[in-house]
Amino acid sequence: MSERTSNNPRLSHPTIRDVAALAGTSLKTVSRVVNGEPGVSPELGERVRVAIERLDYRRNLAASNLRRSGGRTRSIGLLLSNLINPLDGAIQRAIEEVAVDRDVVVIASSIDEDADRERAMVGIFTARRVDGLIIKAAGHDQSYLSDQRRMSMAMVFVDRPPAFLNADTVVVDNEAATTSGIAHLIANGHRRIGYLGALHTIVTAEQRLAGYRTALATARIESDNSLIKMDIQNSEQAKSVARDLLQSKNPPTAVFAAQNMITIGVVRALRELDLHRCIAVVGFDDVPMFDLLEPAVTVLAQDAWAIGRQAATALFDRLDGSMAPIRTHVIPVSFIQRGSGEIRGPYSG
Amino acid sequence: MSERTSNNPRLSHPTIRDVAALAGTSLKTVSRVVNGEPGVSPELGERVRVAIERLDYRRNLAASNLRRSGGRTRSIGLLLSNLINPLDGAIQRAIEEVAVDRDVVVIASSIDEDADRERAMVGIFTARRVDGLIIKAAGHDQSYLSDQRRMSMAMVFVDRPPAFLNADTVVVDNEAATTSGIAHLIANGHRRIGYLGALHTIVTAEQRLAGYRTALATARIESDNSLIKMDIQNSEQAKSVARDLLQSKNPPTAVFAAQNMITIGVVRALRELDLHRCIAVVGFDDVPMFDLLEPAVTVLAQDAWAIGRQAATALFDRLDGSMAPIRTHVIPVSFIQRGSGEIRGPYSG
DNA sequence: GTGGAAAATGTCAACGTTGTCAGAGTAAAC
DNA sequence: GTTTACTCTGACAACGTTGACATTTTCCAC
Repeated sequence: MSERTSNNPRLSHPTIRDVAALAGTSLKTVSRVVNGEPGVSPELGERVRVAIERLDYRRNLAASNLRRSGGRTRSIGLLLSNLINPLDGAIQRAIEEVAVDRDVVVIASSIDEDADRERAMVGIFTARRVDGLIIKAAGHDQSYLSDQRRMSMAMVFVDRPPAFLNADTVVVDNEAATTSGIAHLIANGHRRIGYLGALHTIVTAEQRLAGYRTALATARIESDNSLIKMDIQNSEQAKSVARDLLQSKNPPTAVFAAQNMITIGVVRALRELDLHRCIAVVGFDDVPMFDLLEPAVTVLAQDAWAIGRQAATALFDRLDGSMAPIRTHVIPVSFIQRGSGEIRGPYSG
Repeated sequence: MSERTSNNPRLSHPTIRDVAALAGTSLKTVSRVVNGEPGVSPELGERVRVAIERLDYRRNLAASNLRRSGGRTRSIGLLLSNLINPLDGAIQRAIEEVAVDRDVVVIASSIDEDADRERAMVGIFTARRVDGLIIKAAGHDQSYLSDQRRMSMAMVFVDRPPAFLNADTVVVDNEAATTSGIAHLIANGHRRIGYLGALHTIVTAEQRLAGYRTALATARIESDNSLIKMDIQNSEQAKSVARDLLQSKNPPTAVFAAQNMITIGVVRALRELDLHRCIAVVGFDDVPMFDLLEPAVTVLAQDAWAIGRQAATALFDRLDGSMAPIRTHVIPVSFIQRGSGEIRGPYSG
């Protein structure tokens, strides 16, 4: 019975062989028709097309790619942190958009900030012979990828540059952007500025912290480590850390939230303490409704769409054989002042 | 040269053949080691493992699946509307989570509400022989899928039931949920309740509208078609439609927004008209920050995580051979009262 | 009608893997 | 020493497709 089912083109997928039999011709001719190759007479071509239609034949891409020269699978792997974050969602969507135009599918997986999962997924994608990889890396060492690259797998890093590996990267200037955000708070009369950051092992978290320090140094404000809270993983944690900070003996008059989920937590804490109109807030990353809050949240907005498009474009350029030097694309960050960042501090003129 | 590169295991992926040569054994033995099959002596097994390590060999899953009985690819296709919508993002994330545990990859694509793209992507996924499909259908006729199903492709529909095809489905009770939301507004003294809905061709949009009508009928309120605005595609459009409605001669005292993007648009319009404390709002679908608005937005919240998990679980059950009758899973909707829906209307006691 | 080129069609091997089955080696039982 | 019953190992075909090349057919010029 197993024999029967698997040979019955009505129950399993019909093959080129079934089509050939029905059209009364050979495998190769069907293959030619399927691939639009020339050299098939109109009438035979038509007969084959009818057979394809009748059997609802679809060529098996896996088999096709196996044989085809180059061995491309027309698929790319995408590793982001977490699709629930709208930033990642938008990046994926942008990438899909570029990929679909090229008839390439996207195999995606969220890896949170888990380096082991990053490696595991890269292994899985490699086994599937994806043509390329777009990675928001979680680990601190991507040298393990040099093998895959040698084996002609293209790769582009987003959000964070790879470590111990030289590869195309799409990032924003986290340090400069943060510096400008902090400088803005300082200009509005703040000296004690709290900093709530993500996992310190993430490069961007460090870069943003560096930007914070740079801005303080430039303004000759001594940095107070009690105002700096790192390793925040989600908005709940951000909220409780913010609460503690705001209720401490010597609280800040402004807070910089280094990531969108952290910003949400900070806003929640401020609300609960009824400080949202007193304490200034600038956040990194925009979220669709920050403009509706009271006060609306001032942010440094990354252009997720542009990041995704750029990453996909860079990857496909490599797949098209570009030998241009490895490059880091920097996508501009826009500073959107909406109110929360413009709350005046004690040192304002 | 092309010859050279493609044969050089250092430049293209090494094959089982390269491993066998290096370990001084046969293809089949390597295959056995790779698949953990018994019947290989410890020492030879070790030799093979060393060779695998040295060459960084990864078996080619496409080739493996081609030969393996059953022909499963351990991949599923996922078609959602738009990943930028956090609801879809969460559904995908939940599905990925179930899939990764089973060593199955997810090939995803957003199709917006485009029926042609739905079909095109199904075709593409079919060519790749995905084992199953999870679809938030855009079109109004899924009968074209009966062929794939006959060919043993599992499928589960989310958010909306398929038309002209009987298949497992995961939905919420849109009509009942909406009825309860509208009833809540009526209980708070509203009679003129505006309804802003999505594309009327989407089944859920119709169901929610039906729920609205049911609630009005139950309360013996005559429905006024000038209060019903359908076919809203995004939050900008929702905003302008809401503006027009609220500024019309005989405006509503409460608004029901039938989808999260619409709710955002409605809230924006209310803000601009400074009516947000006067006009009640209930929205369908939650968004992470609705609780922070003033007033916080009362919503009917779908549990995207549960929807995704249920869909994936149902799909894998089928792939595991379940012959249980086709079933529609209904995921509960929670009604979250936060303030905007509790604004009193003119007929409140 | 023949030669010869061009067009149409087909045969076969190969892509990288695994299922089938047969062969070689080894140890225990007679 | 032979048989029996293993355990290991490998040769070969097959999965569905396409590239290389061979063969057949067609058509036109002579």
